[in-house]
Amino acid sequence: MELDETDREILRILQSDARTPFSEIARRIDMSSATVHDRVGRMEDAGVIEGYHAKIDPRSVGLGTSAFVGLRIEQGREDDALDRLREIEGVQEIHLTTGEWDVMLRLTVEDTDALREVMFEEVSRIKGFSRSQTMVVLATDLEEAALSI
Amino acid sequence: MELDETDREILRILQSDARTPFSEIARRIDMSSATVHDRVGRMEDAGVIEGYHAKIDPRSVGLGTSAFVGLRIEQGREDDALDRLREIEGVQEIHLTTGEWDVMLRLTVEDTDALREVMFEEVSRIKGFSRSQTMVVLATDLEEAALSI
DNA sequence: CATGAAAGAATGAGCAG
DNA sequence: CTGCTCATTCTTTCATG
Repeated sequence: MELDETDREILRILQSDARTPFSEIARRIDMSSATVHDRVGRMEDAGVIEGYHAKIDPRSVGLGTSAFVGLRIEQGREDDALDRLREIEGVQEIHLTTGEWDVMLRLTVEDTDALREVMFEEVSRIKGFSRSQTMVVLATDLEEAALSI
Repeated sequence: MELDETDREILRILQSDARTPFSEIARRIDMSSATVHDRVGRMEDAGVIEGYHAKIDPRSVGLGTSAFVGLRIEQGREDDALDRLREIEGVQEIHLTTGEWDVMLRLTVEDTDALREVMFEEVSRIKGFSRSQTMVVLATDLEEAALSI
């Protein structure tokens, strides 16, 4: 889908506050709210807008510990191993990467004890990984939700 | 702030669709929309809800390449180096971690050429980093926006 | 936590350039 | 083809019990 500057402006607004009323967006971009409605609908249908999500402070809901986990995967076992990773609670992201690791996980769990449990009782038990490294997040200095559109 | 089961239910709904009308949330949790309004307001004020963001497909806006970058930082140079990282366009996340790397970046850029440019023209020029490794994301198998509340 | 009322917003049809 | 107007319905918001 082709996006013009008006679409991009709408995306910027919805990225920074997804609950902005269409009428308010319309005011800011100087168009009618019906037009905003149309354009947003088209971008949703085209998959440009994948969804709208509240960002919750993890600590407030008892998820105070986060980590990156690099994994080396044995040839031929990729699919099954990934399927099993996907089912582990706390596994927030799974990326396939070049470089030192084949798979990079992002974990979000209660505390370091829960992290140990996920790693030793769940991840380590999956066949197909030959090596792993856990990088515990000590602090997050920047976490920008918005893309530079 | 103390969250009860009703608050958590509201959070789950807003995590999965931040544009769900309060009136609809009210129907689902069997309370009045005024109560939902109150509770959401209190969670916003308390910082439990940090914001509402549209999730945009990066490819649709020409940001097709993503990478993790591990960095080793020299003692005493932390603050200045982080300040300069924060200003680089394409740096989406900055985490301080234990393990092989002191800093883990998440980059989102146009293509591999833009990635090379960010790494060689921007990141590499910052004093204070002794070593780096770039892990290009080949595919993202799972990217769960919602926490398991 | 609910009710009720006023203001505001979403939504879709039909129309104009 | 794109955006607007207009009318209906639904939602937000807040004062009050």
